[in-house]
Amino acid sequence: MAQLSDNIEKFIKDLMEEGTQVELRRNELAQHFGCAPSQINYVLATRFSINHGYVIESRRGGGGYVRIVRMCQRNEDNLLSVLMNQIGGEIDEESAVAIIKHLLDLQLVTRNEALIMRSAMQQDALALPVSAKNVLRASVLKSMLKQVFRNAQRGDKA
Amino acid sequence: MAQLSDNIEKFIKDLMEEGTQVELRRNELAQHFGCAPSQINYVLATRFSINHGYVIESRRGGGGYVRIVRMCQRNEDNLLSVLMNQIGGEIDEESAVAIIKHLLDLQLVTRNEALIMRSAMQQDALALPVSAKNVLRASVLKSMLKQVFRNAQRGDKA
DNA sequence: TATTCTGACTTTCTTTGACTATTATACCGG
DNA sequence: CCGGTATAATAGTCAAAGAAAGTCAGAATA
Repeated sequence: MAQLSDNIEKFIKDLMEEGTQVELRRNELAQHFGCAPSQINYVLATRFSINHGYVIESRRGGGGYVRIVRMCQRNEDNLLSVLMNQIGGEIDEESAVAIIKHLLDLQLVTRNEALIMRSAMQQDALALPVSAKNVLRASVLKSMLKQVFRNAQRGDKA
Repeated sequence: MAQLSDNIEKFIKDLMEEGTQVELRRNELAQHFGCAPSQINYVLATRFSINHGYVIESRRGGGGYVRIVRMCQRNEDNLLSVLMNQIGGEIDEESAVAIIKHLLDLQLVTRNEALIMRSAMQQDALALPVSAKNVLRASVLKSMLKQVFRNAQRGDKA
């Protein structure tokens, strides 16, 4: 249950706390969790990706480090167009969910709205090639985003 | 003749108790009952389907799980399964919008939520035959409905 | 005969280890 | 003292093994 990767993710997020970034030694962390160092890379890749809103900077060699930076929230003004660009013609489910979570963080949508949007992103039942699903998902997400930003402009509170 | 499936069903329902959901390991449960793991899937499919008012979420791989969530009936006895049947494999935009409006009338969704759902139903940009769009729409709508009827209280943590 | 149950096969997610790449530092010849 | 080179100390990559859960056709059973 409490998976190694999940624990490492939590550990890092705890380290971040209120700050916007954290720096660590990959090998030390691996040792702390008694795992292979590359496990750390796995966690970073699957939980701290760009789509999750993080950037990883690192350096090898003596005194090397891994720095995890939480991206600052983008200006809401052009957020819609930024997101539209980011989505493009297709998007995978994970990235879509990350975008929705971002909206939630920015309080542009309520928790329930985010959940509904997220559910619209899971098309697992559809018997289609993944690439086609990504195209469909992009279309649906963009449509919903336009709606959300219409609401946001009005400043509606449901 | 207390059938194995019946026992498993009862076991799961006991686990749920008053709660709205329960999480378990498929293999552990199978072992507990000394049966094939796929037996669990059979029980889930035949006793915990959407029409029974449940949704199943799961994850594979290390640390995998199966989560069984009981839906909210909200006095509208079996509205969800009625709607699911009504939607079937495809649905046109007009009917979808009608269903969403119905949910709004019943105050099962807020106005904003309804707007978002409706926007997810308009796939005009998509260069696809109408029939294909209807299939896609059905899939997205059903997915959102499941979310709406989930028992999670408003403002709940996932 | 319809329902239940199983097993082989598939898919997804995690973890590891061997190999590679980069950087800092120590060491050397000039 | 300077510049280059070897060495050590890091981190990165990738493929393969491991650890779950899913699917489905067919056997077993009520």
